Amino acid sequence: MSDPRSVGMNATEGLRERKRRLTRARIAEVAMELFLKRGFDATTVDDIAASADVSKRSFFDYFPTKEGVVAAWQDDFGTALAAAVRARPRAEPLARVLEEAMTSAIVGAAHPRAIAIDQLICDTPALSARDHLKYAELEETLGGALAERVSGDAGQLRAQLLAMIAIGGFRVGSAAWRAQGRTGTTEARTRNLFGAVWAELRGFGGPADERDKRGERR
Amino acid sequence: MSDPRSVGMNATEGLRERKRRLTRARIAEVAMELFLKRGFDATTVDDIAASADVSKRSFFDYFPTKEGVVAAWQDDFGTALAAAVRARPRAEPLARVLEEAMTSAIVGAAHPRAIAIDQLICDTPALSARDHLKYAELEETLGGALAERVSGDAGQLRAQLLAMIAIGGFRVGSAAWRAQGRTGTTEARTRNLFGAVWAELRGFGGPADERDKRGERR
DNA sequence: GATATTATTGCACTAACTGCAAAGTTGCAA
DNA sequence: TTGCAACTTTGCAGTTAGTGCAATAATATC
Repeated sequence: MSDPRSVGMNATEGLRERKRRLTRARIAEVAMELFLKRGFDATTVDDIAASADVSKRSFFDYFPTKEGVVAAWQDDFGTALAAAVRARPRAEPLARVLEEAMTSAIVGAAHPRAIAIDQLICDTPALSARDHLKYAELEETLGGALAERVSGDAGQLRAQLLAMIAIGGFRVGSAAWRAQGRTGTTEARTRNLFGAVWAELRGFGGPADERDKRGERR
Repeated sequence: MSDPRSVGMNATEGLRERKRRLTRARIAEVAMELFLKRGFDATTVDDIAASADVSKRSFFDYFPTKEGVVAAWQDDFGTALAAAVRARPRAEPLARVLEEAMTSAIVGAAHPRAIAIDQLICDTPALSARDHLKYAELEETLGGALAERVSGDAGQLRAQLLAMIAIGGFRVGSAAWRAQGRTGTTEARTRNLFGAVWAELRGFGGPADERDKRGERR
């Protein structure tokens, strides 16, 4: 489902909607082909429009920007993640909820072109910038889902911090994985990462205790 | 120092360098005035160039993009932060290094227009996007400085995770402060909120013990 | 004061993106 | 079927950010 080419159809869908969906999918498909073949910057919107048999003006009716086409390939991850959070038992500790939801969402989101797209984004400054926005949106979505499980101002802050840590951890972990040549399974890598993150957070408690014992400030 | 208008001068600086610095400062100054008065999008590079008495072409000799002018007002924060990290004793625990370095860098970076600029960034999608890039760069800078203090692959990951947590905490804390109407002076509020964020982060270390006791995993 | 270096500018160009109005499609009801 | 309303697609003209280049002006150096 995290694929703009998915041309889902239901009974109540008229010709109009179907055509629109197909056109959008076609544009996304040919755009990605061109991006991967020639590079993002070397591909103009005119090229894409011509290849997809629509006018340049129509391209902008389907996607807000050229970067938007790439973003569309990652679009459903956020909603999948939020859904995974909402599917966890109500009483579960937040940290556990996070780890399980992230793992299942990440595993579920894997699709064949993911690595090529990831590489494209890394190779293209404009897309890297866009990608950071995407992470921020993801963080907000996740924070919202976590916030439903807590109450009060402190709870809200907690939810947002946890979302920040989870998404940031995912990002840092992805970078490390990339740097290592993208080895290992997605799931193992995710579990591993969370282990490191939780350990690190526990480290924040450590020094504070030591300071207390030594009579230092705070 | 975190101000493109700062026209620092030294003995070995010729007329050329001085003029260049002044021109850059002038552009940054009038650009910010226009942005704050009319908004970022409603201000064209032509407007800025005309107001600063340079050609549009020269504008792009001083700043890479229109957003770049705004970024210049935050430019020194990263280097100040890295310097603050390097100034801490070698043996100090990383979490402590972070807390001290972040606090001193944030307090040191406060300048009069900071709030207006922050507001401008929030109000302008293009600048928000740029801002996220800025955070990512900051994270990298900080991660690099922390990495000098550790060794091995695990250490590198630790450094990056800590940088992510610190910068992310700063970002989330800033957002919370903003949401509360930015009450109090920048300095007092910064110390205060940062305290809250660190406390919350330390709190995430606590539940690990509870889980152990209750026989939950990890 | 001659010459090398660097700064500034104008000009022409590309490419993303927008608004608008005209022309083509589809949906629906009589 | 026909006719009308709603929506889609398109072309066109325009704005703006950003770049490359070559001419010109200002500064540094000897």
